[in-house]
Amino acid sequence: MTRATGSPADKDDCDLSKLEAFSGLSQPLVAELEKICRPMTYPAETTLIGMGETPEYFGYVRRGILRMQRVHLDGTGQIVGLVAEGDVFGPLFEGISEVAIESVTEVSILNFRRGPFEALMSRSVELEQFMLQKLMIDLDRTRDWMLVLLNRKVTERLAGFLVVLCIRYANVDHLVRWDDGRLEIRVPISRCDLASLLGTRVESVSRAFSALAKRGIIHSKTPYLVEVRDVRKLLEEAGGEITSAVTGLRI
Amino acid sequence: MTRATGSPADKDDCDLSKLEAFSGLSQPLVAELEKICRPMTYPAETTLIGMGETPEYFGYVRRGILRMQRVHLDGTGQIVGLVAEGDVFGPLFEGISEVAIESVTEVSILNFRRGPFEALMSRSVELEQFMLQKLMIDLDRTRDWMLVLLNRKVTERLAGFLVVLCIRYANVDHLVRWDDGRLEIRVPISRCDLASLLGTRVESVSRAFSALAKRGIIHSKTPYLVEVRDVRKLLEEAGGEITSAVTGLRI
DNA sequence: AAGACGCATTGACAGTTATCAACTGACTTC
DNA sequence: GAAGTCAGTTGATAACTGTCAATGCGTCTT
Repeated sequence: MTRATGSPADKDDCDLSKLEAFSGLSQPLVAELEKICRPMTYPAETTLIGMGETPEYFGYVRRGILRMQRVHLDGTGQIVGLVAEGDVFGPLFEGISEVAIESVTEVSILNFRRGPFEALMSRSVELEQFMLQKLMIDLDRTRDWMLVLLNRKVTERLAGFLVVLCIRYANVDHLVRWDDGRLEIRVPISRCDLASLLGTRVESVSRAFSALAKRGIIHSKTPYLVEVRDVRKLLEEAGGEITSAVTGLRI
Repeated sequence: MTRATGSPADKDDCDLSKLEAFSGLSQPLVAELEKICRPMTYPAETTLIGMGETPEYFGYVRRGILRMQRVHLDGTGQIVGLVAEGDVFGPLFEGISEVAIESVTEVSILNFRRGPFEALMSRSVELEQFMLQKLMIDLDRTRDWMLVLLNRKVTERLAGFLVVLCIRYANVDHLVRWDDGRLEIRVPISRCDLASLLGTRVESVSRAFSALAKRGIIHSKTPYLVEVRDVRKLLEEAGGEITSAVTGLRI
């Protein structure tokens, strides 16, 4: 894990109007936001924001996968969530970050400098309401994820993870793809990270994949590419209680 | 479980200035809030807000304990959090509630009617920022609670619950009390509810209490009154990773 | 006072997961 | 190309949890 050494993305300008997360905002506000945002890229396995830090920006993910992680004193870490395309990350206001934000893959983000962003927020009721809405969605999603974690069996939590992935990133083509009636999911993280996210061990995750495959629910083409063969059974296994149909932030 | 049949609290007026949750707000705003709030009381085991409902108010708890619960189709429920003295509950804006809010004990709340409250929020940047802050704290706390749930052993999750209780309600005397060097915790819910909250079964919760007692960490005076005899070991057992020192909302 | 009831606890056993170990396959390095 | 490395998988056993059953202990009812 290397420290944050991002580089400004080439001429890739900030065209917020095309991004779904910012649709619904008025034209003038979008223009203001575009002024204070900088596109950046980071290599895989990089710490963008350390735990306990007060980052100088607020991020929006254009491409790639990041993980939120609680890092312990002994160096071990506990993953508490993923951040993917279309999600935002970083604390609002000048709060310290309760979690580390680390890139899993190479990532391309939009970087909103904290000072100007907060100044804009205090001027613009629209932006403030926008952030309030985002936070509420985030809270609902975190509660949804809690429901997944409350499942006792690892196969159930894994099924829940796959379902959440489908719901959250249904529109992100390279993560979830409907191919002539078949559903393909790209698992964006390693088995090791997945074990941490699900509160179990690598071996159990592996066995859970095998168990779901044996029951004809999924088929692992590669460890990172899963085909769902029985969506109904997958939903049943997940507990069928993932209801927040909202779209846009974190798992 | 009976349906919401609250009754207006007698002459108990709304003196917000005394309540910690509203300290930090300007005098005029407090005055405005006092105008639109109504004190109410509900008996134990009552549904204040059903799942999927759009409640007509936003609540602040003055006294008593409530639970947030995801109710399934088959009638079973999954508790996702507690709401206690000083906490607020209910969705902002006219959103449907993703969880049911049910009283555990008799409760006394302040009821802010949604219409006037939202009107006030759109007029007052101060109130909007206040709510934003509350939401962020809530989100951090939910992530903290997730960390507790990610513990594999029930004794660890139970220890985490007790620690969270101490941190969150350190100032609520009848829940957490330091008596001449001894720490006493009032467990505010039944073993059955606690099992649901911790994602396990009643019997396992019972065994976890016994196990912690056997190791000299706690001593159950009654099922609802626990004395902590070794705070350090309790913190270790909890994973020692509950860091959000913020105060005021939900577990 | 006796019985009924709800809640908490404990015991016995089956089911699930953690742990340690071995093995496979893809990729790197020399 | 052979050896080494790493992520993923599978196997065997110990540790833990779920389930069913029985018991203790209060409160409420009659």
